[in-house]
Amino acid sequence: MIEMAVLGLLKERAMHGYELKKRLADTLGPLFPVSYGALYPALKRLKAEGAVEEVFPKAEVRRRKNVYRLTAEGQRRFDRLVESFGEREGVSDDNGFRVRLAFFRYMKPETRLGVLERRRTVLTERLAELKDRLSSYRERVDAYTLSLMRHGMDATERDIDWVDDLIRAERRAARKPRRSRKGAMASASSTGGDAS
Amino acid sequence: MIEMAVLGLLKERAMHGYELKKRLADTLGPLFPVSYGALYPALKRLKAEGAVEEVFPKAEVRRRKNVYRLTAEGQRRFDRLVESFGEREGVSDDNGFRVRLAFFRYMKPETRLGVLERRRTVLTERLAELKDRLSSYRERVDAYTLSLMRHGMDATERDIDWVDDLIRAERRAARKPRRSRKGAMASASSTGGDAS
DNA sequence: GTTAGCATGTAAGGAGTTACATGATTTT
DNA sequence: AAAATCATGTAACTCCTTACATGCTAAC
Repeated sequence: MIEMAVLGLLKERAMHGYELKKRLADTLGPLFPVSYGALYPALKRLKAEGAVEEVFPKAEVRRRKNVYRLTAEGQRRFDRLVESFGEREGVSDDNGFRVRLAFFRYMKPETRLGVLERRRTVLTERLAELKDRLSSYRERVDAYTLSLMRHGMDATERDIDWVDDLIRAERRAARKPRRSRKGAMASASSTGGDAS
Repeated sequence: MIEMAVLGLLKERAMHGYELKKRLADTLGPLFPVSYGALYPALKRLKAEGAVEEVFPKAEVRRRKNVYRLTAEGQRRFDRLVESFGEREGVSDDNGFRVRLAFFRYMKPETRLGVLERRRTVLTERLAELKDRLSSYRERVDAYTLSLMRHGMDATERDIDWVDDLIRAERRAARKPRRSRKGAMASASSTGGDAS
């Protein structure tokens, strides 16, 4: 998860660890917080595996800053990670979806649609399960659990509506490609997106 | 987390591992899934630490079922875990709150209110941060990130409303104690709740 | 008789957190 | 000169997941 986030951020431009953490906090915010104890080892790993490489700013004083840039291998790795968004349930997928959405602009339109549809499937199944349980346990559970179930259902329904909106927007964009007004929906070829 | 859930379930009655997992899936559902690889070691640990003890059903054939019962130490431990619901942010607290809510009926009214109010504080801070970020990054982020932020805000606002409802209900119940109609809001002394 | 569900566990490993340790630079 | 913030890292630990391993019992 943290690897995908790091690679995604480095698609925009080369950065050093400290900067990555701040940008991560800015984009993902209170959802998916990242600590240095996770970030630096991840960078080290990615470098050892050739997904990122260090870049030394020309003649800059460089006060002990390790700036990393995405390699071609890193680009591929990002794509692989993004695609690995499965159908299996779990709260972990909630974060996975959010992180992917934050980097949607670097994905191919088909990839985006795929992610959205798999997300929709997961949410629909979750809703069905919650509904089932609500109707079979209604009499047996206390008011608190009931409220928890109801709220969970409501929240899931709203999530589905939201995803549906995103899917509709994606389909509209696919029909009339619209030449990137303000860059908002600018589509970037997944491996070649160099938006520096 | 899993420890609190196990102890909470055992407050109702003695159970064995397999049963605990099913009941857990029934109550918490797709939120907070539990695997055997987490459950059995947890039971072992709790037993070693004296929070639960094995109970051997009288003369029953007992086809290799390890039934556990909560001890007095386990009761105390549950209370301690419940109270340890802090103000610090993080997605992890989301699960923590849900699990606690599922066992609200075993808590003292003051404990319930405390948990609800700390939850409210966390959510309010999260909302404020999301709002801040939305207003300062509105121009710089793409449509996807914007949508993510907006939906996050919406969801958080609804969560706050929900918690407010729970707080109001709690306050109402505190004013007129209402003699547990149907047992829905039955208040149990936190250490002595033996609802078997 | 064989598939499905009941029942318990372990080993290896993944993905983080917390706390510690260090030092440079900028702001007040 | 002190405080804040920039900047990097490690070690130990927590908590859980996945995959494996085993065997019993009920239903079809």
